[in-house]
Amino acid sequence: MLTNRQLQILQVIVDDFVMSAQPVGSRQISKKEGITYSPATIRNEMADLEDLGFLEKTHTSSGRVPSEKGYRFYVDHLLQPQVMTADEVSQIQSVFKRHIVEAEQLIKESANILSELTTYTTILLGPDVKKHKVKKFQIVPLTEQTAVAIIVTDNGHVENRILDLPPGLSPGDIEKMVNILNERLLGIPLQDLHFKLELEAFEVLKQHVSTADAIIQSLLQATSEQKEGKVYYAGKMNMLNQPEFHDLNKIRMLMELMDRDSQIQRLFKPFDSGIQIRIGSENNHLAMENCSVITASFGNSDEQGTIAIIGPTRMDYQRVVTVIDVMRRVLSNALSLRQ
Amino acid sequence: MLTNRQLQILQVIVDDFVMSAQPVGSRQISKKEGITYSPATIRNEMADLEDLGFLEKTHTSSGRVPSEKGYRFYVDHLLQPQVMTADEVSQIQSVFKRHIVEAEQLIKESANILSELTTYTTILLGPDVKKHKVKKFQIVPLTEQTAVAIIVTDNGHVENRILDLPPGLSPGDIEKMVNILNERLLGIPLQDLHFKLELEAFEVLKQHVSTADAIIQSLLQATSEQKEGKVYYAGKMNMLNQPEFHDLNKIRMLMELMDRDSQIQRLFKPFDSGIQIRIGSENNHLAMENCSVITASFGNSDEQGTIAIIGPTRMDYQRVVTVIDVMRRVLSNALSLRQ
DNA sequence: TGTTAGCACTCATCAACATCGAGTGCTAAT
DNA sequence: ATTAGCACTCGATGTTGATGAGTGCTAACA
Repeated sequence: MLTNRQLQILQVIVDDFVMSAQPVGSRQISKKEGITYSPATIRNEMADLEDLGFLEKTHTSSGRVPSEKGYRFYVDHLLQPQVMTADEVSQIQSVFKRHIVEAEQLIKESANILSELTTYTTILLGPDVKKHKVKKFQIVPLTEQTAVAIIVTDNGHVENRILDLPPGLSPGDIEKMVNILNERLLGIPLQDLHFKLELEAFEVLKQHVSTADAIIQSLLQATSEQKEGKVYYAGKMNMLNQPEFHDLNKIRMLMELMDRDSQIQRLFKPFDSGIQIRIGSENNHLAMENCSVITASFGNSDEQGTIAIIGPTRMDYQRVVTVIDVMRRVLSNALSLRQ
Repeated sequence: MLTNRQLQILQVIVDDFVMSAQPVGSRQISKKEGITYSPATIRNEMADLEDLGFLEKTHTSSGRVPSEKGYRFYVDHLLQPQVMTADEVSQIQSVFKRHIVEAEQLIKESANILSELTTYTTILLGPDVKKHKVKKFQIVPLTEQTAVAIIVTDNGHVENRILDLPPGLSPGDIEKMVNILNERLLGIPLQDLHFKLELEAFEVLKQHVSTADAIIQSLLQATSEQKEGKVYYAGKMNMLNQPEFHDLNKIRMLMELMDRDSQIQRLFKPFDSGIQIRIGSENNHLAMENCSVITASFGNSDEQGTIAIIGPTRMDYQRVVTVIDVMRRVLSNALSLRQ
């Protein structure tokens, strides 16, 4: 168990290092407000904290730097809720005042604000499309051979795909088909669409429309790719401003990771809906060795998205946690009002 | 006017520097195949070429490097059409064999292939949406207060926007409205939609639907933002591999430029439909001082997009011109087949 | 017994300096 | 007109020494 003094010193070291990115020395600490001990005392405590694994030295005679364990402890026990300035709160709210109806636009803007407010990189995973339910199905013929299939979901999301039309399909056939499908598919979540189509609608259609076979094949193919929720980035380049990323190789690895959307989903989805912090190696990814990720969910049980903020392990955890929490509330609120 | 020998030397210098990124010395040149003169002779010629402004030195006793004027001359007079390997051609064609129907998907994949093939950054400006014509207009009510307006264009593109519904609008009213609008708007290019809606449909609608006023306002607002064609990037991070961009500041400027989509349109739209090369300062942009951009158009007069490849001024012009030309043809072809 | 002053020691950083070699320009010989 | 030869330039690399921020340890102190 750590003594009060050790706690205090650990806190000061993390706070100082987060700001300065420089190893923190005993003299520096002794000059901080609230510190009444001499540098020598602090040195002794620091040696103990290092033995316990909370601190590290970059070389024998350097100041101390928090270790991953140090950050973890700080995050778990020393984080103090911060208060946001009125300015910042109003900056966040400004997006939502402009009465934006498009969820997509809303989320994009939120990501931008988060990255501005934190100076880190923001990733916003949009609500999972798969849970939305079919509201309306439509086929619009374009040419003799092609048509667009459109699915509108209950939250106003529109999916569309171009289809090949089998030869000899009359407009009447299409209309009949659309009617049948609308009847059958209303309220079906997108994730079950493929299954439902295959199992049920197929049979019914064959009874009514002669050439249904080919077009159903097209539809099945179109619905087979399960789309994940969209991924929005903001402030990717903020990483470049962090001194720990002056190394091109690290940058490259990170950017390559982010360019692979598919991995992102897995990597940044939180375990539960609270605010979660993963520090350095806890991310289980080489490119993120020196990164921490703070995630939180927003939305309701129906429609849930994820906010993730990525920064160096030397990240201003307090601030990010505060900001992300405000944003999560505001976003959830805005999204449910739209319903 | 340059002598043959000067031409040959300039060519060798550009070719060598493009590969190695190192200043080229006289001894190095003399060892090249086809060079029969001694280093001393070459040194004399190089001094002349430098006086003429085609070459530069990085310091008094360094080898030579092509100047912007040197690249310009090379591009204008020394570029020799290259032949692509069968492998590369088939790599390009592989995308189109997979019978992709979505124009968007097609363009994305093309961008990826281009950046892989060239190791530079590719920007693809999608065909301008504004010219597409309305094929079908639809309103799908979501809740009491909101609905989605959907416009399908003749090329299968789907635009959608969420609308506020005025209170007391009956389903019948909506249907009436949709019918009228479909009649009136069919074949109208998106760019004229706002105007047409304002001028004509407005009047007609008021006669038939009592509460048209509010909803038309919503529609007008939705159509007022003229969307530019979409911008696709690929291989953004390829820039990091170029030695001239080991400087973080340059990277940052470039990335910030690319993040501002709006500027991109202006910056990379070609003057005419041929292949165009802009070298360094010819781009008129600080962030692109050390970059060259090669652009080409694809598509037909109806539906025209732009391919742009960005690399360092020390770019393999021959190769890029060849690759971009093949891709432009193949893409144009594929897009017109889909019609 | 916990705290602190004092001191020897370590090590990154930086400037000064020497060395090396690739490359040049010029001159004189071919 | 070409080229061999040579002095010269300058970036890159390595060495050395001084500086200073920081440590650990010991001994004195409250």
